[in-house]
Amino acid sequence: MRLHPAMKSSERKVIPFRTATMSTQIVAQVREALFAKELRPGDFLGTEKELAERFAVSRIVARDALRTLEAQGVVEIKVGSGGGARVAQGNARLFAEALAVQLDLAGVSVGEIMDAQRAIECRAAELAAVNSTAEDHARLRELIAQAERRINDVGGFTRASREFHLAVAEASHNRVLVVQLISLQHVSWPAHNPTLTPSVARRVLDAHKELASLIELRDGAGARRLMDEHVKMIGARRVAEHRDKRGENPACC
Amino acid sequence: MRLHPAMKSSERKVIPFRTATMSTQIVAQVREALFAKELRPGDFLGTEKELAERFAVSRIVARDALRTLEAQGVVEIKVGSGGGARVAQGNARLFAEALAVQLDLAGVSVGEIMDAQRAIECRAAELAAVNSTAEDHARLRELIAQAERRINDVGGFTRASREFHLAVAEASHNRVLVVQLISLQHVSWPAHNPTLTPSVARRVLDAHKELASLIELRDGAGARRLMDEHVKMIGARRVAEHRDKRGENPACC
DNA sequence: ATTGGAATAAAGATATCATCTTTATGATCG
DNA sequence: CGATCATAAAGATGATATCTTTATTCCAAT
Repeated sequence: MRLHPAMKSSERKVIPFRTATMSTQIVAQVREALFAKELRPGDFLGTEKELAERFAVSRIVARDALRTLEAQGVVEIKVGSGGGARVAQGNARLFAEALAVQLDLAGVSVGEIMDAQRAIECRAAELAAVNSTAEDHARLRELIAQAERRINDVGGFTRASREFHLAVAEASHNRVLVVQLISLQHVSWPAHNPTLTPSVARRVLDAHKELASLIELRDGAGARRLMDEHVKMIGARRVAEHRDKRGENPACC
Repeated sequence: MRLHPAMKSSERKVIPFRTATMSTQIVAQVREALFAKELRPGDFLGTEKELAERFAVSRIVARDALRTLEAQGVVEIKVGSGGGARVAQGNARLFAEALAVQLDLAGVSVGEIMDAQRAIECRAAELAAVNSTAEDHARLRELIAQAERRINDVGGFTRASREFHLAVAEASHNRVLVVQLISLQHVSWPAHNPTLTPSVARRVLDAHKELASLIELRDGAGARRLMDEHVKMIGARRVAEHRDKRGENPACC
């Protein structure tokens, strides 16, 4: 297997003094090679043993570095013949989980999350009206139909709605917005939806239908306005739910 | 013999990440405990040895789990007597780096990043006009003064400007917007700023001053509008710079 | 085309030494 | 007597070496 030039030991920069652990240094070198475009998705980094030899460290150190790089979504590791570490394709799910943890640790409120989500989804709707393709429109319509079929199935309807919102973001063809929305949904979107009555579901569905129409008509300002109202409404319900939950259980918070 | 559909590899549920290893199970358990509020920032998780015993695994496995949790910013690890792993406070920097890597791997364009940044900063400006305190106003003014003093020092002016934008987000008192802006700045904000002439710097400074005034006057709509124009202008310059850079070096991309 | 086995590589375990930090002890000095 | 600084001990990660187990891929034989 051909090794990427950036990983050749002859080109490695040796840091003479010990500023950090050895695994940290390896992680930093790989990340820098990434940003410098010396490494690209799919490139082969080596096996644990090879990396250990190349950096003149034990296998455990190489392993530590790989665990960190893996957690950061930089590399993917396969076992078995022909396995080893390769530079990963971008992976939004890992990142979404990282944000979810960070927001949880920081103890942000539901209101803060919904506010940010509003900003992102409004911009996504606006851009979707400009950038969406016929396939995007078909996907939106399909998800609306799916939600309509599941209008009496709370869980199914919720999932379809969530996917609709994500599909709008994807229709914007802005991957940053998509990634950010995924991570916020990961935190904000409830698994159960206690206040979702059929009449509320109908209102949500109507909003989605109108939104899809505005996007198809290339009405960016209109799509933005409608999405703003829609997310504001969702956020108000979400905040109210949270208040109720806290009211039920005064020991909490 | 015909294979049962569920056994066909193409239809088998493919989990892109290794969920089977013991270290990933430990990671999952810790994260769940976090979300369930069984663990809070500052809580002591244990030493490598203790964790190994508690989960009935070797120290290597516990170590793997800790490397992953550390990379995700979930825990902080200290060496020495009284050391070990503790649940971290939120660490936006780690997270910002994770996003930077993801966006780099996904190969998102400068335009996409600036578009998302615009959405976030506009909302931040709007909220800052509503939620900011006197201390926030003082901080904004201080950063403006700092930038003014460094108007002929490209690096210093750039840093002060970047901090001003961050301070606006902080004045919104929405931590989600702050975290998202930090991560985008990490990707989008150039270390060198080749096209920053004194006249451009002056224009930037004027915009910042006016923005601070609008925030102090609690004019949310005005702050939003101004920020929108301002970030659009910055984005246009950023995109142009990127185009130039690619033009200089046709081998790239 | 299927199957079976060899090769490969990560996953995991155990033992050991090195290094870093905190803490407690103790000696010295005012 | 009391305060301060030096030092040693303890506890924890950092790092190395060597081993067994398990999962995956590759390839050859049928």
